[in-house]
Amino acid sequence: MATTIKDVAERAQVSTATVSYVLNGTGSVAAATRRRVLEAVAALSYQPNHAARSLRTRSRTLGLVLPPAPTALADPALAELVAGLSEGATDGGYYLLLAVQGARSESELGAELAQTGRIDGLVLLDPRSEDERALLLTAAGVPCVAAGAAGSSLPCPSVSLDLERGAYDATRHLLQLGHRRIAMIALPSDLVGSEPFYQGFATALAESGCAPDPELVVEAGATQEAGLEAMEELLSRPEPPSAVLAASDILAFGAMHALYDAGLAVGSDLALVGCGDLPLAAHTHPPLTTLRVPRRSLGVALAKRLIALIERRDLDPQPLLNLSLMIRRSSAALQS
Amino acid sequence: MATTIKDVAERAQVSTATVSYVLNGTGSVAAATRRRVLEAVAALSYQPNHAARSLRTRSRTLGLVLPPAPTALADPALAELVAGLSEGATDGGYYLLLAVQGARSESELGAELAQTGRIDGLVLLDPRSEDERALLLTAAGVPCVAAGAAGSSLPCPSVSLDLERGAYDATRHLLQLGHRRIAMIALPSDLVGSEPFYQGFATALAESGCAPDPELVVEAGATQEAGLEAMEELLSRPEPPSAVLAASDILAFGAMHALYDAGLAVGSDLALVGCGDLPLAAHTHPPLTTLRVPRRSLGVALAKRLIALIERRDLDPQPLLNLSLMIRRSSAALQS
DNA sequence: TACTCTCGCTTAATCGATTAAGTCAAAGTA
DNA sequence: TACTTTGACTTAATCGATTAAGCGAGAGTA
Repeated sequence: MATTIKDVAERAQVSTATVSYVLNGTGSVAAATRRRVLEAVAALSYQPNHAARSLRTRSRTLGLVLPPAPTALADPALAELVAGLSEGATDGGYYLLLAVQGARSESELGAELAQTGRIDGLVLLDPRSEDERALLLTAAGVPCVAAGAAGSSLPCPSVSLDLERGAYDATRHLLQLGHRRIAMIALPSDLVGSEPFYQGFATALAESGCAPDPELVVEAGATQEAGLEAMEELLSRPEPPSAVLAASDILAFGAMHALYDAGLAVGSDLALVGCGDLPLAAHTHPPLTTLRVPRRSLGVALAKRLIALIERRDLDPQPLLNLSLMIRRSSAALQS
Repeated sequence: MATTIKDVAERAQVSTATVSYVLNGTGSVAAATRRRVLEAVAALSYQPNHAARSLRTRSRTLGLVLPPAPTALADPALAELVAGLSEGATDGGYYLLLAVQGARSESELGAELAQTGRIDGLVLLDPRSEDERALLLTAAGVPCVAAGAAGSSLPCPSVSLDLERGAYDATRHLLQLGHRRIAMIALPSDLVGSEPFYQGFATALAESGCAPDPELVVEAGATQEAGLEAMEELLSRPEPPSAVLAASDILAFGAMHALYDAGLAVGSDLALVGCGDLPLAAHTHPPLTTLRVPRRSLGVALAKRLIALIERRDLDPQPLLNLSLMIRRSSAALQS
């Protein structure tokens, strides 16, 4: 029923080997023969069987393990990254297999997928420093890549966001607006992005002569709720900040709620900057100034890097993607 | 490197055939032998190679083609459906391959995936009556299923939502609140759900003695913008409605904007009911009364049905899933 | 002329599973 | 006793590709 390489070979009057050579661009084939083969392929609209091919070579499939929560995929940030991954995979002749995590851990699931030859490599989300999954999988010989951050310690190759530079830019922006007491709401410190982000923040402050006040740096969780609590904590300080840099938009949204509850106007009473540029960020009241993350490009780059790793091609130097500051109304000049 | 069935066979002192019989529960194997084999499997933590297995049998993979827009996955409705699909697939021993549509059409991509043996079947989103994709794929021998609606004409098996009953319930709800001039904003009429939805609406009206006024039924697109325009059109009628049933939450959100623009209060001035119960529906102002769609269950059911189709198992009668009316503040009693 | 390359192709082994067909001993039947 | 049946295996073909090894013919070299 399905046409095989044999059918093509017969029609083109050659052996299956020759067909394979033509299709893969390997071996040496005379121009006339090549043409005959390609004609036969077209005439029969032949497509190589995936299983047979991957039995001998690779499965040409990248894996992504998603968190089990049904809402996980609904996260627009993740959706955009997945779109990018898919684009990058397709460009490289690969497909993307989504495995939603069930009972087993991500590393187990990933290792199984790799060992059964379903996937050739895995993309890791939300990497942590000394990431356990990356360690386990790399040890098991499973190629994997993660979205990293420049200057972070990740046990596997990565595509990095220049979070340090981003945080630096955002902080400079606040400084230029006249703010001096600038606080930061940080993500959990074991996420790879946390340290560089703080570094950028601290560097910008140091350059302008104000050392970061430890009182004004709060480590929060990753949820909106956590952002709210962190903001409340900052407001309860003897000398509260006039500006706040949040390490994620979600945290910033939470902070906005806290400010609203406290009767403070975001923008005029307190400047707020987030990170991520989620679609919602442009539609809050007031719209949130934030660092745009090139999520689609990140996905594409991750896919390409993983493919290079799988095919043992020379890896180009670790790419570094820039964030760009989207200035909106949540950050205004210091009212004195 | 990877352990194969041969390694297991050697360790258990049997042939590879016996190992295969044990693992697949086929053939007849003595209890003692079976135990030896299972011990060997466990000791070597053997996992059958996917490619080899699917070369002889099936690929145990379901396909889903996603629209190319990066935002598509971010749709919470889709995300929840995908979560359900994945759950259903996993339960049946299958995986889910997500293909993001690029240059080629969905049917082409799906047919290619099926012909190359990457997937065994395909799930179709947003089916239309006489769906072209379903026709093409079914003709090509590719099993597929779609989310259907009771009483609709789909050229492939489906799992149905009882939209007729849902629309009936929603309309009854509005009638009980005292409304008589009830309008409907419909989705494009070629979507399979459109006809049954209208039927339910019309039946409820007919039962209470008021025939549906053609002036008050507007076919819109699927976007929020379309909902807005449809609502404006309804408001411009000589005798505008006192209540509106929108065939989707998105349309209802658009309608809310139109009402806001017209200075009308949703709930008190005009009752509005949506369909879908998107996460946002509970957080609009006022919260939207809407029909909840069991999206996760729908996904699970779709996956199970597709697997049954693939494995040529007896298909249970076409399942029918119920919607439930979530009554919120957007639908209030008629002010006279 | 005789020898070695290279080119262009074919033959056949191989990947790791599934499964039809065959074997052989023990049990059942006439 | 002789013959069939059944149970518990093994042997080997098979799925559809890739690819190492081989082979003949013509070109190049000594």
